[in-house]
Amino acid sequence: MTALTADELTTSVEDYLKAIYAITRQGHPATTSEIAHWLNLSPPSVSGMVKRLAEQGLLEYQPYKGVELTAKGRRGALTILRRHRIIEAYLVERLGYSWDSVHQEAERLEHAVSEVLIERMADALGNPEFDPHGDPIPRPDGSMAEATSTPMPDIEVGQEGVLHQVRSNDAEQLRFIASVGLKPGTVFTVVAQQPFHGPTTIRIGDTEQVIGHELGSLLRCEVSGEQG
Amino acid sequence: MTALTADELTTSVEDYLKAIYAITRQGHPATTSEIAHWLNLSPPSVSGMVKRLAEQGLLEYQPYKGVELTAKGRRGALTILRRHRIIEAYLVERLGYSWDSVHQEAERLEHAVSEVLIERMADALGNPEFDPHGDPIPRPDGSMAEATSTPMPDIEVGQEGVLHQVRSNDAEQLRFIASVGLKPGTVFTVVAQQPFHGPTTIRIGDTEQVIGHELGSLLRCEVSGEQG
DNA sequence: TAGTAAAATTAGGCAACCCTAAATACGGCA
DNA sequence: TGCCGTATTTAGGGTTGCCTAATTTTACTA
Repeated sequence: MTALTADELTTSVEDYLKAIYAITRQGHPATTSEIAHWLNLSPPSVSGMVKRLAEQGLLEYQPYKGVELTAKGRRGALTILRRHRIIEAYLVERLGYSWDSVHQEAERLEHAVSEVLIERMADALGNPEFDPHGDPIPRPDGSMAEATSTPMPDIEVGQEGVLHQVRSNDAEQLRFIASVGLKPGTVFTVVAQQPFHGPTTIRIGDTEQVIGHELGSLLRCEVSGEQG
Repeated sequence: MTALTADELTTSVEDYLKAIYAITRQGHPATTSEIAHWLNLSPPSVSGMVKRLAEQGLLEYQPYKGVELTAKGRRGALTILRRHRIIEAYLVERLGYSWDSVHQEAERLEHAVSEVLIERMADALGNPEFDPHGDPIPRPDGSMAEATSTPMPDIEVGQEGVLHQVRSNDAEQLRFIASVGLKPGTVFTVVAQQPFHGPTTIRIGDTEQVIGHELGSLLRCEVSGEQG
Protein backbone atom coordinates (compact mmCIF):
# COMPACT_ATOMS: atom_id res chain seq x y z
CA MET A 1 0.00 0.00 0.00
CA THR A 2 3.00 2.28 -0.43
CA ALA A 3 1.98 5.44 -2.22
CA LEU A 4 3.27 4.50 -5.63
CA THR A 5 2.12 7.68 -7.27
CA ALA A 6 3.70 8.23 -10.66
CA ASP A 7 6.63 9.74 -8.82
CA GLU A 8 8.34 11.64 -11.57
CA LEU A 9 10.97 13.62 -9.77
CA THR A 10 12.31 16.85 -11.14
CA THR A 11 15.92 17.17 -12.15
CA SER A 12 16.50 19.34 -9.11
CA VAL A 13 14.98 16.89 -6.70
CA GLU A 14 17.01 14.08 -8.21
CA ASP A 15 20.18 16.08 -7.75
CA TYR A 16 19.38 16.78 -4.11
CA LEU A 17 18.75 13.12 -3.41
CA LYS A 18 21.98 12.13 -5.07
CA ALA A 19 23.95 14.70 -3.14
CA ILE A 20 22.44 13.83 0.22
CA TYR A 21 22.98 10.17 -0.43
CA ALA A 22 26.60 10.75 -1.39
CA ILE A 23 27.33 12.97 1.59
CA THR A 24 25.76 10.54 4.03
CA ARG A 25 27.61 7.68 2.39
CA GLN A 26 30.90 9.38 3.11
CA GLY A 27 30.01 9.33 6.76
CA HIS A 28 29.31 13.04 7.04
CA PRO A 29 26.03 14.43 8.29
CA ALA A 30 24.02 16.01 5.48
CA THR A 31 23.96 19.57 6.72
CA THR A 32 22.46 22.48 4.83
CA SER A 33 25.80 23.98 3.97
CA GLU A 34 27.31 20.68 2.97
CA ILE A 35 24.48 20.08 0.52
CA ALA A 36 24.74 23.66 -0.72
CA HIS A 37 28.43 23.23 -1.31
CA TRP A 38 27.96 19.90 -3.06
CA LEU A 39 25.33 21.27 -5.41
CA ASN A 40 26.85 24.69 -5.82
CA LEU A 41 23.82 26.47 -4.42
CA SER A 42 23.30 28.98 -1.65
CA PRO A 43 22.34 27.67 1.79
CA PRO A 44 18.96 29.42 1.79
CA SER A 45 18.04 27.66 -1.43
CA VAL A 46 18.84 24.35 0.18
CA SER A 47 16.96 25.25 3.31
CA GLY A 48 13.86 25.90 1.25
CA MET A 49 14.13 22.88 -0.98
CA VAL A 50 14.77 20.56 1.89
CA LYS A 51 11.43 21.52 3.35
CA ARG A 52 9.69 20.65 0.11
CA LEU A 53 11.49 17.32 -0.01
CA ALA A 54 10.41 16.57 3.54
CA GLU A 55 6.81 17.31 2.55
CA GLN A 56 7.15 14.81 -0.25
CA GLY A 57 8.34 12.23 2.24
CA LEU A 58 11.75 11.92 0.66
CA LEU A 59 13.66 12.89 3.75
CA GLU A 60 13.34 13.68 7.41
CA TYR A 61 14.18 17.17 8.39
CA GLN A 62 14.42 18.94 11.70
CA PRO A 63 15.35 22.60 11.44
CA TYR A 64 18.96 23.21 12.47
CA LYS A 65 19.52 19.48 12.77
CA GLY A 66 20.33 18.38 9.26
CA VAL A 67 18.64 15.89 7.05
CA GLU A 68 18.27 12.17 6.55
CA LEU A 69 16.80 10.30 3.61
CA THR A 70 13.71 8.20 4.19
CA ALA A 71 13.43 4.77 2.59
CA LYS A 72 11.59 6.42 -0.27
CA GLY A 73 14.31 9.03 -0.67
CA ARG A 74 17.02 6.43 -0.60
CA ARG A 75 15.19 4.43 -3.21
CA GLY A 76 15.11 7.54 -5.38
CA ALA A 77 18.80 8.18 -4.88
CA LEU A 78 19.72 4.63 -5.78
CA THR A 79 17.60 4.79 -8.90
CA ILE A 80 19.50 7.82 -10.11
CA LEU A 81 22.80 6.28 -9.14
CA ARG A 82 21.94 3.18 -11.12
CA ARG A 83 21.02 5.29 -14.11
CA HIS A 84 24.18 7.31 -13.85
CA ARG A 85 26.49 4.36 -13.63
CA ILE A 86 24.85 2.33 -16.33
CA ILE A 87 24.95 5.30 -18.65
CA GLU A 88 28.63 5.77 -17.92
CA ALA A 89 29.32 2.11 -18.52
CA TYR A 90 27.37 2.13 -21.76
CA LEU A 91 29.00 5.25 -23.13
CA VAL A 92 32.49 3.94 -22.43
CA GLU A 93 31.79 0.44 -23.62
CA ARG A 94 29.69 1.15 -26.68
CA LEU A 95 30.33 4.68 -27.79
CA GLY A 96 34.01 5.07 -27.23
CA TYR A 97 33.82 7.63 -24.47
CA SER A 98 36.90 8.00 -22.38
CA TRP A 99 36.84 7.30 -18.79
CA ASP A 100 37.28 10.91 -17.80
CA SER A 101 34.74 12.50 -20.12
CA VAL A 102 31.68 10.39 -19.38
CA HIS A 103 30.73 11.98 -16.14
CA GLN A 104 29.11 15.16 -17.38
CA GLU A 105 27.28 13.44 -20.18
CA ALA A 106 25.83 10.96 -17.69
CA GLU A 107 24.97 13.81 -15.38
CA ARG A 108 22.61 15.23 -17.98
CA LEU A 109 21.22 11.99 -19.34
CA GLU A 110 20.40 10.45 -15.99
CA HIS A 111 17.47 12.82 -15.65
CA ALA A 112 16.02 12.07 -19.05
CA VAL A 113 16.27 8.34 -19.65
CA SER A 114 13.34 6.03 -19.05
CA GLU A 115 13.58 2.94 -16.92
CA VAL A 116 13.11 0.91 -20.08
CA LEU A 117 16.13 2.44 -21.74
CA ILE A 118 18.30 1.90 -18.68
CA GLU A 119 17.38 -1.76 -18.57
CA ARG A 120 18.09 -2.15 -22.27
CA MET A 121 21.48 -0.61 -21.87
CA ALA A 122 22.17 -2.78 -18.85
CA ASP A 123 21.12 -5.88 -20.78
CA ALA A 124 23.25 -4.88 -23.74
CA LEU A 125 26.24 -4.77 -21.40
CA GLY A 126 25.37 -8.03 -19.68
CA ASN A 127 24.13 -6.35 -16.49
CA PRO A 128 27.49 -5.24 -15.17
CA GLU A 129 28.06 -4.87 -11.44
CA PHE A 130 30.62 -2.07 -11.71
CA ASP A 131 30.93 1.06 -13.80
CA PRO A 132 34.08 2.29 -15.56
CA HIS A 133 35.32 3.96 -12.38
CA GLY A 134 34.92 0.72 -10.51
CA ASP A 135 31.92 2.00 -8.59
CA PRO A 136 29.30 -0.62 -7.90
CA ILE A 137 26.08 -0.22 -9.87
CA PRO A 138 22.95 -0.45 -7.70
CA ARG A 139 20.69 -3.25 -8.85
CA PRO A 140 17.06 -2.50 -9.71
CA ASP A 141 16.08 -3.67 -6.23
CA GLY A 142 18.46 -1.21 -4.61
CA SER A 143 21.08 -3.68 -3.45
CA MET A 144 24.61 -3.40 -4.67
CA ALA A 145 27.94 -5.18 -4.65
CA GLU A 146 30.22 -3.95 -1.92
CA ALA A 147 33.57 -3.14 -3.43
CA THR A 148 36.62 -4.27 -1.53
CA SER A 149 38.44 -1.14 -0.81
CA THR A 150 41.90 -0.59 0.54
CA PRO A 151 43.16 2.90 -0.26
CA MET A 152 46.39 2.60 -2.22
CA PRO A 153 48.54 4.34 0.41
CA ASP A 154 47.51 1.69 2.95
CA ILE A 155 49.04 -1.14 0.97
CA GLU A 156 52.38 -2.18 2.33
CA VAL A 157 55.61 -2.01 0.41
CA GLY A 158 56.21 -5.23 -1.45
CA GLN A 159 52.55 -6.11 -1.75
CA GLU A 160 50.82 -6.56 -5.06
CA GLY A 161 47.42 -4.92 -5.59
CA VAL A 162 44.65 -4.64 -8.12
CA LEU A 163 42.99 -1.31 -8.67
CA HIS A 164 39.26 -1.70 -8.23
CA GLN A 165 37.73 1.69 -7.87
CA VAL A 166 38.62 5.29 -8.64
CA ARG A 167 36.68 7.60 -6.39
CA SER A 168 36.98 10.75 -8.42
CA ASN A 169 34.98 12.52 -11.05
CA ASP A 170 37.59 15.14 -11.69
CA ALA A 171 38.55 14.97 -15.35
CA GLU A 172 42.12 16.06 -14.73
CA GLN A 173 42.70 13.47 -12.05
CA LEU A 174 41.11 10.81 -14.20
CA ARG A 175 43.26 11.76 -17.17
CA PHE A 176 46.37 11.56 -15.03
CA ILE A 177 45.43 8.18 -13.66
CA ALA A 178 44.74 6.86 -17.14
CA SER A 179 48.00 8.36 -18.40
CA VAL A 180 50.10 6.37 -15.96
CA GLY A 181 48.41 3.19 -17.09
CA LEU A 182 45.97 2.73 -14.23
CA LYS A 183 42.36 1.74 -14.60
CA PRO A 184 40.07 -0.65 -12.73
CA GLY A 185 41.65 -4.06 -13.11
CA THR A 186 45.25 -2.88 -13.38
CA VAL A 187 47.72 -4.93 -11.32
CA PHE A 188 50.62 -3.12 -9.65
CA THR A 189 53.23 -3.57 -6.95
CA VAL A 190 53.95 -1.06 -4.21
CA VAL A 191 57.62 -0.17 -4.40
CA ALA A 192 57.82 2.57 -1.79
CA GLN A 193 55.60 4.49 0.56
CA GLN A 194 56.69 7.76 2.12
CA PRO A 195 55.51 8.23 5.70
CA PHE A 196 53.35 11.15 6.88
CA HIS A 197 50.99 11.11 3.92
CA GLY A 198 53.77 11.14 1.42
CA PRO A 199 53.51 9.71 -2.10
CA THR A 200 53.33 6.05 -3.01
CA THR A 201 55.60 4.60 -5.65
CA ILE A 202 54.19 1.69 -7.60
CA ARG A 203 55.37 -0.47 -10.45
CA ILE A 204 53.02 -1.20 -13.32
CA GLY A 205 54.62 -3.65 -15.70
CA ASP A 206 58.05 -2.21 -16.38
CA THR A 207 57.50 1.36 -15.31
CA GLU A 208 57.39 3.02 -11.92
CA GLN A 209 54.92 5.75 -11.08
CA VAL A 210 54.66 8.11 -8.16
CA ILE A 211 51.18 8.78 -6.87
CA GLY A 212 50.55 11.60 -4.42
CA HIS A 213 48.76 10.74 -1.21
CA GLU A 214 45.60 12.71 -1.88
CA LEU A 215 45.06 11.05 -5.21
CA GLY A 216 46.19 7.68 -3.89
CA SER A 217 43.47 7.74 -1.24
CA LEU A 218 40.90 7.82 -3.99
CA LEU A 219 42.29 4.66 -5.54
CA ARG A 220 40.61 1.70 -3.89
CA CYS A 221 42.42 -1.55 -4.34
CA GLU A 222 42.45 -5.16 -3.37
CA VAL A 223 45.67 -6.55 -2.03
CA SER A 224 46.40 -9.55 -4.19
CA GLY A 225 49.50 -10.90 -2.47
CA GLU A 226 53.24 -10.70 -2.00
CA GLN A 227 55.31 -9.59 -4.94
CA GLY A 228 57.60 -12.15 -6.63
CA MET B 1 30.79 37.43 -36.13
CA THR B 2 27.49 35.78 -35.34
CA ALA B 3 26.70 35.91 -31.65
CA LEU B 4 27.79 32.43 -30.77
CA THR B 5 26.90 32.75 -27.11
CA ALA B 6 26.77 29.42 -25.34
CA ASP B 7 23.20 29.13 -26.57
CA GLU B 8 21.84 26.47 -24.30
CA LEU B 9 18.16 26.45 -25.04
CA THR B 10 15.63 25.29 -22.50
CA THR B 11 13.51 22.25 -23.15
CA SER B 12 10.54 24.54 -23.63
CA VAL B 13 12.28 26.72 -26.16
CA GLU B 14 13.45 23.68 -28.07
CA ASP B 15 9.91 22.37 -28.21
CA TYR B 16 8.58 25.65 -29.51
CA LEU B 17 11.20 25.77 -32.25
CA LYS B 18 10.45 22.23 -33.28
CA ALA B 19 6.73 22.89 -33.40
CA ILE B 20 7.04 26.11 -35.36
CA TYR B 21 9.40 24.47 -37.79
CA ALA B 22 7.06 21.53 -38.29
CA ILE B 23 3.99 23.70 -38.76
CA THR B 24 5.73 25.95 -41.25
CA ARG B 25 7.10 22.93 -43.06
CA GLN B 26 3.57 21.66 -43.61
CA GLY B 27 2.84 24.86 -45.45
CA HIS B 28 0.67 26.34 -42.69
CA PRO B 29 1.35 29.72 -41.13
CA ALA B 30 2.59 29.36 -37.57
CA THR B 31 -0.23 31.11 -35.76
CA THR B 32 -0.53 31.36 -32.00
CA SER B 33 -3.36 28.90 -31.80
CA GLU B 34 -1.70 26.45 -34.16
CA ILE B 35 1.40 26.39 -31.98
CA ALA B 36 -0.72 26.12 -28.85
CA HIS B 37 -2.56 23.16 -30.31
CA TRP B 38 0.62 21.48 -31.45
CA LEU B 39 2.24 21.79 -28.01
CA ASN B 40 -0.89 21.28 -25.99
CA LEU B 41 -0.69 24.67 -24.35
CA SER B 42 -3.09 27.56 -23.98
CA PRO B 43 -2.87 30.38 -26.53
CA PRO B 44 -1.92 32.99 -23.92
CA SER B 45 1.07 30.89 -22.89
CA VAL B 46 2.21 30.79 -26.48
CA SER B 47 1.64 34.48 -26.93
CA GLY B 48 3.92 35.18 -24.01
CA MET B 49 6.62 32.73 -24.92
CA VAL B 50 6.70 33.87 -28.51
CA LYS B 51 7.64 37.32 -27.33
CA ARG B 52 10.53 35.94 -25.33
CA LEU B 53 11.70 33.93 -28.33
CA ALA B 54 11.58 37.03 -30.49
CA GLU B 55 13.73 38.84 -27.92
CA GLN B 56 16.25 36.06 -28.19
CA GLY B 57 16.31 36.49 -31.94
CA LEU B 58 14.93 33.05 -32.62
CA LEU B 59 11.91 34.23 -34.55
CA GLU B 60 10.23 37.23 -35.99
CA TYR B 61 6.96 38.17 -34.45
CA GLN B 62 4.40 40.79 -35.24
CA PRO B 63 1.42 40.82 -32.88
CA TYR B 64 -1.67 39.34 -34.55
CA LYS B 65 0.41 38.33 -37.58
CA GLY B 66 1.92 35.01 -36.62
CA VAL B 67 5.50 33.98 -36.38
CA GLU B 68 8.45 33.07 -38.57
CA LEU B 69 11.74 31.51 -37.56
CA THR B 70 14.91 33.49 -38.11
CA ALA B 71 17.99 31.77 -39.48
CA LYS B 72 19.10 31.27 -35.91
CA GLY B 73 15.76 29.79 -34.93
CA ARG B 74 15.77 27.48 -37.92
CA ARG B 75 19.27 26.36 -37.06
CA GLY B 76 18.01 25.54 -33.57
CA ALA B 77 15.05 23.60 -34.89
CA LEU B 78 17.21 21.57 -37.25
CA THR B 79 19.62 20.75 -34.46
CA ILE B 80 16.83 19.30 -32.37
CA LEU B 81 15.41 17.47 -35.34
CA ARG B 82 18.80 15.94 -36.04
CA ARG B 83 19.10 14.88 -32.43
CA HIS B 84 15.64 13.41 -32.41
CA ARG B 85 16.09 11.38 -35.53
CA ILE B 86 19.55 10.11 -34.73
CA ILE B 87 18.37 9.05 -31.30
CA GLU B 88 15.45 7.20 -32.86
CA ALA B 89 17.70 5.51 -35.36
CA TYR B 90 20.17 4.52 -32.66
CA LEU B 91 17.58 3.13 -30.29
CA VAL B 92 15.99 1.03 -33.01
CA GLU B 93 19.24 -0.13 -34.51
CA ARG B 94 21.27 -0.76 -31.37
CA LEU B 95 18.93 -1.17 -28.46
CA GLY B 96 16.12 -3.17 -29.96
CA TYR B 97 13.45 -0.50 -29.71
CA SER B 98 10.47 -0.99 -31.91
CA TRP B 99 9.59 1.47 -34.51
CA ASP B 100 6.50 2.65 -32.70
CA SER B 101 7.94 3.01 -29.22
CA VAL B 102 11.00 5.14 -29.92
CA HIS B 103 9.26 8.42 -30.34
CA GLN B 104 8.63 9.32 -26.72
CA GLU B 105 12.02 8.17 -25.56
CA ALA B 106 13.64 10.36 -28.21
CA GLU B 107 11.37 13.21 -27.22
CA ARG B 108 12.91 13.26 -23.75
CA LEU B 109 16.49 12.51 -24.69
CA GLU B 110 16.75 15.09 -27.43
CA HIS B 111 16.85 17.81 -24.81
CA ALA B 112 19.60 16.20 -22.77
CA VAL B 113 22.18 14.79 -25.16
CA SER B 114 25.34 16.69 -26.01
CA GLU B 115 26.45 17.36 -29.54
CA VAL B 116 29.35 14.98 -28.93
CA LEU B 117 27.04 12.13 -28.06
CA ILE B 118 24.86 12.72 -31.09
CA GLU B 119 27.85 12.62 -33.39
CA ARG B 120 29.11 9.43 -31.75
CA MET B 121 25.76 7.78 -32.23
CA ALA B 122 25.62 8.98 -35.81
CA ASP B 123 29.13 7.63 -36.46
CA ALA B 124 28.25 4.32 -34.85
CA LEU B 125 25.39 4.02 -37.31
CA GLY B 126 27.46 5.12 -40.29
CA ASN B 127 25.91 8.58 -40.49
CA PRO B 128 22.52 7.53 -41.81
CA GLU B 129 20.48 9.91 -43.95
CA PHE B 130 17.10 8.62 -42.83
CA ASP B 131 15.60 7.60 -39.51
CA PRO B 132 13.45 4.50 -38.88
CA HIS B 133 10.33 6.30 -40.06
CA GLY B 134 12.06 7.19 -43.29
CA ASP B 135 12.34 10.85 -42.30
CA PRO B 136 15.49 12.53 -43.54
CA ILE B 137 18.01 13.36 -40.81
CA PRO B 138 19.31 16.92 -41.02
CA ARG B 139 23.07 17.00 -41.42
CA PRO B 140 25.16 18.96 -38.94
CA ASP B 141 25.27 21.85 -41.41
CA GLY B 142 21.47 21.95 -41.55
CA SER B 143 21.04 20.51 -45.02
CA MET B 144 19.08 17.35 -45.52
CA ALA B 145 18.21 14.76 -48.12
CA GLU B 146 14.90 15.49 -49.75
CA ALA B 147 12.81 12.37 -49.66
CA THR B 148 10.95 11.49 -52.81
CA SER B 149 7.41 11.48 -51.77
CA THR B 150 4.33 10.28 -53.52
CA PRO B 151 1.49 9.59 -51.10
CA MET B 152 0.43 5.98 -51.47
CA PRO B 153 -3.12 6.80 -52.65
CA ASP B 154 -1.66 8.75 -55.57
CA ILE B 155 0.07 5.72 -57.05
CA GLU B 156 -1.85 4.28 -59.94
CA VAL B 157 -3.26 0.79 -60.00
CA GLY B 158 -0.76 -1.62 -61.45
CA GLN B 159 2.25 0.41 -60.41
CA GLU B 160 4.91 -0.92 -58.11
CA GLY B 161 6.14 1.29 -55.27
CA VAL B 162 8.67 1.38 -52.47
CA LEU B 163 7.67 2.79 -49.12
CA HIS B 164 10.11 5.50 -48.13
CA GLN B 165 8.65 7.47 -45.32
CA VAL B 166 5.94 7.09 -42.71
CA ARG B 167 4.75 10.48 -41.59
CA SER B 168 3.19 9.50 -38.31
CA ASN B 169 4.26 9.33 -34.72
CA ASP B 170 1.08 7.67 -33.55
CA ALA B 171 2.02 4.39 -31.91
CA GLU B 172 -1.19 2.68 -32.95
CA GLN B 173 -0.85 3.66 -36.57
CA LEU B 174 2.78 2.60 -36.55
CA ARG B 175 1.93 -0.74 -35.02
CA PHE B 176 -0.71 -1.33 -37.67
CA ILE B 177 1.65 -0.42 -40.45
CA ALA B 178 4.30 -2.74 -39.11
CA SER B 179 1.73 -5.50 -38.64
CA VAL B 180 0.81 -5.56 -42.31
CA GLY B 181 4.45 -5.91 -43.23
CA LEU B 182 5.20 -2.33 -44.22
CA LYS B 183 8.29 -0.40 -43.24
CA PRO B 184 10.63 1.94 -45.10
CA GLY B 185 12.08 -0.09 -47.95
CA THR B 186 9.12 -2.42 -48.42
CA VAL B 187 8.17 -3.02 -52.05
CA PHE B 188 4.48 -3.35 -52.93
CA THR B 189 2.09 -3.24 -55.87
CA VAL B 190 -1.10 -1.23 -55.99
CA VAL B 191 -3.96 -3.61 -56.72
CA ALA B 192 -6.92 -1.30 -56.38
CA GLN B 193 -7.73 2.26 -55.53
CA GLN B 194 -11.23 3.34 -54.56
CA PRO B 195 -12.16 6.80 -55.82
CA PHE B 196 -13.21 9.69 -53.58
CA HIS B 197 -10.58 9.12 -50.91
CA GLY B 198 -11.39 5.48 -50.57
CA PRO B 199 -8.92 2.83 -49.43
CA THR B 200 -5.99 1.54 -51.41
CA THR B 201 -5.41 -2.18 -51.82
CA ILE B 202 -1.80 -3.25 -52.16
CA ARG B 203 -0.01 -6.54 -52.52
CA ILE B 204 3.07 -7.20 -50.39
CA GLY B 205 4.65 -10.49 -51.41
CA ASP B 206 1.77 -12.93 -51.38
CA THR B 207 -0.71 -11.05 -49.26
CA GLU B 208 -3.05 -8.21 -50.00
CA GLN B 209 -3.67 -5.39 -47.58
CA VAL B 210 -6.22 -2.63 -47.51
CA ILE B 211 -4.99 0.76 -46.36
CA GLY B 212 -7.45 3.53 -45.54
CA HIS B 213 -6.98 6.84 -47.29
CA GLU B 214 -6.06 8.86 -44.24
CA LEU B 215 -3.32 6.49 -43.25
CA GLY B 216 -2.25 5.97 -46.87
CA SER B 217 -1.60 9.68 -47.24
CA LEU B 218 1.02 9.44 -44.55
CA LEU B 219 2.87 6.74 -46.44
CA ARG B 220 5.30 8.41 -48.80
CA CYS B 221 6.53 6.21 -51.58
CA GLU B 222 8.59 6.14 -54.71
CA VAL B 223 6.98 4.68 -57.76
CA SER B 224 9.37 2.02 -58.92
CA GLY B 225 7.69 0.90 -62.16
CA GLU B 226 4.97 -1.17 -63.80
CA GLN B 227 4.07 -4.44 -62.19
CA GLY B 228 5.05 -7.71 -64.00
C1' DT C 1 27.40 32.19 32.17
C1' DA C 2 27.96 35.75 28.68
C1' DG C 3 29.66 36.66 24.11
C1' DT C 4 30.44 35.64 19.61
C1' DA C 5 31.31 33.44 15.20
C1' DA C 6 29.40 30.14 12.26
C1' DA C 7 25.43 27.84 10.53
C1' DA C 8 20.68 27.96 9.40
C1' DT C 9 16.46 30.06 8.61
C1' DT C 10 13.23 33.78 7.34
C1' DA C 11 12.12 37.78 4.39
C1' DG C 12 11.65 39.54 0.11
C1' DG C 13 12.69 39.14 -4.91
C1' DC C 14 13.32 37.46 -9.62
C1' DA C 15 12.87 34.60 -13.94
C1' DA C 16 10.81 31.00 -16.59
C1' DC C 17 6.49 28.98 -17.83
C1' DC C 18 1.97 27.69 -17.40
C1' DC C 19 -3.21 28.88 -16.61
C1' DT C 20 -8.01 31.23 -16.62
C1' DA C 21 -10.76 35.27 -17.37
C1' DA C 22 -11.29 39.56 -19.50
C1' DA C 23 -10.37 42.79 -23.08
C1' DT C 24 -9.14 43.85 -27.86
C1' DA C 25 -8.11 43.39 -32.80
C1' DC C 26 -9.20 41.33 -37.24
C1' DG C 27 -11.67 39.81 -41.13
C1' DG C 28 -15.60 38.59 -43.46
C1' DC C 29 -20.44 39.14 -44.35
C1' DA C 30 -24.86 41.49 -44.39
C1' DT D 1 -19.96 50.42 -43.63
C1' DG D 2 -21.06 48.19 -39.40
C1' DC D 3 -21.45 43.99 -36.73
C1' DC D 4 -20.00 39.75 -35.00
C1' DG D 5 -17.43 35.71 -34.13
C1' DT D 6 -12.87 34.10 -33.80
C1' DA D 7 -8.08 34.79 -32.91
C1' DT D 8 -5.04 37.09 -30.04
C1' DT D 9 -3.32 39.62 -26.46
C1' DT D 10 -3.45 41.66 -21.74
C1' DA D 11 -4.38 41.08 -16.76
C1' DG D 12 -3.71 38.72 -12.87
C1' DG D 13 -2.24 34.30 -10.59
C1' DG D 14 0.34 30.12 -9.37
C1' DT D 15 4.51 26.97 -8.97
C1' DT D 16 9.29 25.73 -8.89
C1' DG D 17 13.78 27.03 -7.70
C1' DC D 18 17.31 30.12 -7.24
C1' DC D 19 19.44 34.50 -4.95
C1' DT D 20 20.87 38.30 -1.48
C1' DA D 21 20.25 40.49 2.89
C1' DA D 22 18.70 40.23 7.45
C1' DT D 23 17.65 37.61 11.45
C1' DT D 24 17.83 33.81 14.54
C1' DT D 25 19.81 29.68 16.55
C1' DT D 26 23.54 26.99 18.00
C1' DA D 27 27.64 25.78 19.86
C1' DC D 28 31.99 26.96 21.52
C1' DT D 29 35.03 29.67 24.28
C1' DA D 30 36.48 32.94 27.62
